[in-house]
Amino acid sequence: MMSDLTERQRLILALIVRDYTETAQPVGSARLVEHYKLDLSTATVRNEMVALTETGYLRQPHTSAGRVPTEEGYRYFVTHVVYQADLPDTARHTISHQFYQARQDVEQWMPLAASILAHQSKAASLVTAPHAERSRYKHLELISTQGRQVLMVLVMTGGEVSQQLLTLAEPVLQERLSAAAITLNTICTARTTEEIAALPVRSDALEKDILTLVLADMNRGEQRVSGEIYLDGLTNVLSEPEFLESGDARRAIHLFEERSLLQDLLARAMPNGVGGVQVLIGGEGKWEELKQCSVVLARYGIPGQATGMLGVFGPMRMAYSRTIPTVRFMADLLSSLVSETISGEENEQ
Amino acid sequence: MMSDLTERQRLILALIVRDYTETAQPVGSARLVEHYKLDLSTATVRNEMVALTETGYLRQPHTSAGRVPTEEGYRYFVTHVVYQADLPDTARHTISHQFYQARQDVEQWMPLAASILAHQSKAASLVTAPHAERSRYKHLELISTQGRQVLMVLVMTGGEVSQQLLTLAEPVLQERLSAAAITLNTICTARTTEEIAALPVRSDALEKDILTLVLADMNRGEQRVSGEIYLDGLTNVLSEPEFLESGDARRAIHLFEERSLLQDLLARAMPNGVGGVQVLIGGEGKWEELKQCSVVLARYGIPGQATGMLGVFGPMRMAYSRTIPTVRFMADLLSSLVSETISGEENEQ
DNA sequence: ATTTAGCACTCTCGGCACGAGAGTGCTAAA
DNA sequence: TTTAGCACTCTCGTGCCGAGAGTGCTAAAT
Repeated sequence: MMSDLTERQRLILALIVRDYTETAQPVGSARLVEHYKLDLSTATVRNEMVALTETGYLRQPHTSAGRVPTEEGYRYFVTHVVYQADLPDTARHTISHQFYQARQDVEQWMPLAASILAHQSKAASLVTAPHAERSRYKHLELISTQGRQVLMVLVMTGGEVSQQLLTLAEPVLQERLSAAAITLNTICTARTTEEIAALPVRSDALEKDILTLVLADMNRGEQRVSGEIYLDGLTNVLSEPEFLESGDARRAIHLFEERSLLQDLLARAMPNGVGGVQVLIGGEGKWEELKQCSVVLARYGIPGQATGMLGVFGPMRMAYSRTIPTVRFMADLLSSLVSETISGEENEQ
Repeated sequence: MMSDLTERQRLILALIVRDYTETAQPVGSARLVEHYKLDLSTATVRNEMVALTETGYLRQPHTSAGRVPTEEGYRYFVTHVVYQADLPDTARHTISHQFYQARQDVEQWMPLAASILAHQSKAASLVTAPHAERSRYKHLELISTQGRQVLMVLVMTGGEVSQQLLTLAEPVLQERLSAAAITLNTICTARTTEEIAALPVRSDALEKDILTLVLADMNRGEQRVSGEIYLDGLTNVLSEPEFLESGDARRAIHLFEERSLLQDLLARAMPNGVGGVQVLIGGEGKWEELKQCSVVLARYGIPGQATGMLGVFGPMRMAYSRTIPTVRFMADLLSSLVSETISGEENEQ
C-alpha cells in the first residue's frame, strides 16, 4: 500500500492536493517548485507528475493545464497522509472552551456542535441529536391547556423529550390528568416499549387512551433512524466555485435540505457502530448527487444505548487535513457529553 | 393613489410583473401582445410603457431590451393589484389537510409550516415558534440522570419547553428531586418571573438553587426576541438566476443562516403586533444585503400572550400574487392553532 | 384625440479569428 | 538520475462582425 508511491511522489501529491484545495486552480510544476521552495527542477517534478498521472492519482483538465487530484488521489491523500493527524492543541482548547460555556444548556449542544464544525472546516456541517434504538420510558407529564386539549410531554431515558397535543373526547380537570400521569409513571418507568405493551390493559379509559398514545410515540421514536438534524454553514459552501456553475453541486445541497434524503444517506453510509471517521469522496459511485462533493462522517455516543452522527459536507476539494481531525475530535467530545448525561440502565432507580 | 395610473397602464404593469417573474427576461411589447392576447397594437403598448417608465414603475436594462419592473413598480403591483387577493380554495384545502394530519404532533407544526410555505411560494421560507414576552411558570420536572447530573425540564404556559442540564454539588436521590419539584410547582405555578422573584427565599438549599436556575431560564426566555427559527426551501432560491451571479444575493442567504442577523431583521421589520402582511421589497434601503431580494412577513398568534412570525424570502422578482395570500392564510391558521393550545390566563387552574 | 403602421436607430449577443501565455512531454546533455 | 532546452498544444481574452430584438418617433388612419 504505502510503497505504492515513493516518498517524493507522496510529497508532490500532498502539495498538489493542498494547493488545489486552496486555490481551486490546476497546479503546474513551476508553481509547485517556487511556491513550496522545492529543491528540484520543474522538469523533475513534471516527471513525477507523469508517474502520478499514470497511477491514476492526478489528471489534467486539458493538455496545457496543471494537474488536479483525481478521486483516487484524494483517497490516497486521506488514507496515507492525513488520516492519523491530530487536531492542534489551540483548536482543541477553543472548542472545549466553547462547550464548557454552554455546558448547562442542553438545547444548545447540537447547534453549537454544528456551528463549530462549520467554522473549523469552512464548509457545511450536520449533526444529528443522539438517538437510542431502544430507549426506555422515563417520565410522563400531562398538562391541560384549554378545554379538551392536553399537552403530553414524554421524557425517555437518554434525555429525549417529545411533545404531543391531544384532544380528549370530553374536558378533564388537571387533577385527574396529574393522577393518571402518576399512575402511568409508576407502572411504566424504566420499561421498554415491549414491556409496556405487555402490561395488562388499564381499566380506566383515560389511562388506557394515554398509554396507547405513549406507545405510539415510543414506537415512532424507535422507527426513526436518527435524532433531529442540525445543519450549519451552508453559505460557506455556496461561495465555492464548484457550486456556482454545475447544477450537480446544487443538487447536492438539495440532498442536505431534504431531511428524508439525508436520513437515507446517513443510514447507508454509516451502518455500523461508533468507529473511526468515514470519508465519502465524490459519492463513491453510490450517490449521483455527490459526484463533485465529499462528506466526512463520524458516529458518536454509546453504541448499545444512544448514538448520533456528525459530519462535514463540502466540495471534493476540501481541507481534509483540517476537517478529519476536527470531526474526530468533536465525535469524541460529544461522546463524552452523552455518556455524562445518559441514564445508565444499571444505576437506574 | 389609485388614479395615479389608468386602468390600461395597471393591466400592462401587472402583465409585465407577471411575465418577468416567470421568465426572468425583460418583457417586450410584442411578447406582451401576442402572449396575453391583448387587443392592442405593439405601438400602443409601447406608448404606455414609455409613460410607465416616466412614472418610475418600469425601466430598461439597456436601450434595446424589453422592460423590467422597478422597486416602485413591484410596490405598486403589490399594494394596488394583489394585496387583497385571496388564496384559491384548493390551496386552502390542501394546506388545512396537511395540518389536520399533523395536528397531534406539536413538534411538527413549525417545520411543517415552513415546508408548506416553501412549496407554495417556490422560495425560501422561515417560521419562528410562538414566543411570549412575559410567560408564566407552568410546570417543573427534575430528572436524575447519573450521579450529580440532573436534567431540568421547565414548561411554560403557552407550551414552551426548555431543558437544562445541571451539576449539583453532591449526588441527590430522585425522590429528593421529585419532592423539590413538587414543592416548587406548588408555589410557582401560574406566576410570572417578577412574582417568583418576589417570593420569600427558600430555606432548603436544593430548592433555592433550583429556583435560581428556573428564574435565570425564564429570564433568558424573555430576553429572546423570538422562538426557535425554522427555515426551509433555501434550495428553491438557489437555482434562481439572481443568486447564481451577483454575490449580493448570496450574501442575503447568509443573512438567513446567521440566526442573530435574522433576529435583528425580524425585530426591525415587524415591530408591532399581529397585523397585515408586510412586504419588504429590495431591502427598502435599510438592508444592503437584500438589495435584489424581497421578503414577505407576517406575525401570528395572540398579541398580548404569544406570537411568532412567518415569512417568505426570494428574489425581488417573486410570485407575490401567490406568496402574499399564502402567507396571510398561514398566519391565520397558525394563529388559530396557537389560541387552541395556549393556556388562557383566565381559565387557568 | 387615439391608435397604429412604418421605419430608422441602438444595443446585445453569438460566432470567429488571432495572438499571448501557460504548461506540458520529450530529447539530449550533465 | 536530474535538468536544460525546445517544440507543441490548448485555453483564454480581445476585437470584430452581422443578425436580431426592441425601441422611439413620425405620419397616416380611425
